[in-house]
Amino acid sequence: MMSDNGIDSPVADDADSVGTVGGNGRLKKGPWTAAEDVILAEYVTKHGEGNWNAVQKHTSLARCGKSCRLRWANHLRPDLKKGGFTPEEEHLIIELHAKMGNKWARMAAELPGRTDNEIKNYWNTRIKRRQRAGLPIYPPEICLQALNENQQKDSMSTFSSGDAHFRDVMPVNNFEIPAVQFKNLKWNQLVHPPAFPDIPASGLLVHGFHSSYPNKSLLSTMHPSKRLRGSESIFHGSSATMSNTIPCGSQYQSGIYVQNAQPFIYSSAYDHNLTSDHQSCSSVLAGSHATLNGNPSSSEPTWATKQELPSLQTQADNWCSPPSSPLPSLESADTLIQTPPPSEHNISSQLSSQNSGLLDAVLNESHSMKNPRNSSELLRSHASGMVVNLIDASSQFIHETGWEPYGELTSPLHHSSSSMFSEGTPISGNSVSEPEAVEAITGYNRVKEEAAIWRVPTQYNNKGETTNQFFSRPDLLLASDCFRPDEDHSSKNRMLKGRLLVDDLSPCS
DNA sequence: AATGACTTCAACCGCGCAGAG
DNA sequence: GCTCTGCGCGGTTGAAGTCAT
Repeated sequence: MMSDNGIDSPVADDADSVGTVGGNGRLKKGPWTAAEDVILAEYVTKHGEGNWNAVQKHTSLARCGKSCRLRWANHLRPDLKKGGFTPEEEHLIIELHAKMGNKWARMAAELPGRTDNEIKNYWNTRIKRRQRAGLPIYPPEICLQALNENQQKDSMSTFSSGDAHFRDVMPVNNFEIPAVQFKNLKWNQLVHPPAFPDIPASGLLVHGFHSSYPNKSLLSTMHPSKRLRGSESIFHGSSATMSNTIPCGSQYQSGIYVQNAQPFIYSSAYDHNLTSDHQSCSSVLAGSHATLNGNPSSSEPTWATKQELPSLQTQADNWCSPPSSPLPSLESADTLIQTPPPSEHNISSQLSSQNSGLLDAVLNESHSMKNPRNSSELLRSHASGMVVNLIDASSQFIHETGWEPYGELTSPLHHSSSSMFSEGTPISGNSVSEPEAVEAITGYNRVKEEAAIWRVPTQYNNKGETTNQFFSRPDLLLASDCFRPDEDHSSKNRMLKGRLLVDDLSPCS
């Protein structure tokens, strides 16, 4: 097997070496020079793609075949699209990732002119940022789509271990339907969500995705020589690690449920008069970050939201923006990642709640955070029942709370929030007209926090105590756990410069 | 202005698959 | 069936750029 290993040429080899080493000479590593690009481009133009190892043999290029292929594919190909991702592309990436997980090449096949590397970098950047911010990955549209679809297809679903089978038996012709299938979403994933970005969305959202295998579309766009990997290419899931399972909807629902609330988690912390125990927050959200990431971000403030756009992103219209999406960002989808397992009692309560039920569910989950001992048992007993309730409840909740469409984010920092990745800043219609609420959130860990428009919950007093309504908002509840005003965390609070806008919300009941 | 932390992204690396011999 | 070769994929790394202090 040809290998680059051992062909070690220090990156220190300067550009002068380019063109001086051909044939069996040492191979250069590191950044490509313009001269190398020319050589490679000429070669490919003349001989076509493929047989990359021959490049080094037949030209003066001191690069291995792999390097040549990569350079060509990622930078020199004439059909490459330069510049930031368009909102449409962003949207598509989200959809595709929800379906495919980290199948960058396949995703790239769906995005003409974009490379897998580009998409991967983009996604990872986004994930990292969102992790830091404690925000969900997937926007509501995708989740909703998935939910709706899944509800329609529930008859085909299996709640526990049927992933593989399900995947196998499903037709493969619905790739055109940009929806996520939550069929086999595991409850455990909700409780102990897989780490990002390691886990594919497939694990996070759509384990049951099986049918997204791009037939025509993929094959037509993918390089003929590209091969698709085995079953994992369709969906590598995490079902194997799951024991207690609950169907999909729950995660999403939780996401929905908290979605609007999610910002409040952070924003509560944010009240100017409040100080917050950020560490506490992290631990409260637990399972969340620590378990979730296993990366340094776990130590970062989960309330820290930012709206910074990826460097190359355009700031065109947010694809999440109205009217296409009446929902606040379901960035909060992963809010549930921060949701601990519900206790039995609580689940019972939530199931019987006159409210959305979902709200109470999360609320109770929050309450039970400190008393999780019956969680798993409870889950087993109520899992299936919850599904329907959660789904229905969330729909109702969404309806009742009357989500207002995102408005353009009038950030002083000048981020229009047009990007779909306006990181987790659900903007109520009202908030748009409240520029004072928009302050740059800066400082903590130097993480840029931009354009947060939040409001202070009316039921939240300066002591961090909460009223009933506050506790009816699990998000706020979490916040209350996280942020204790009686503690001085001014230094950490520096980053919290936004405002919590809770009063926009209708009561949950 | 200097410094350090953080972000981005091009490039590298290891692995695995498929085809050829 | 085995080995070798070529290639693609996904994860990781590190240099360069950016930003905050």
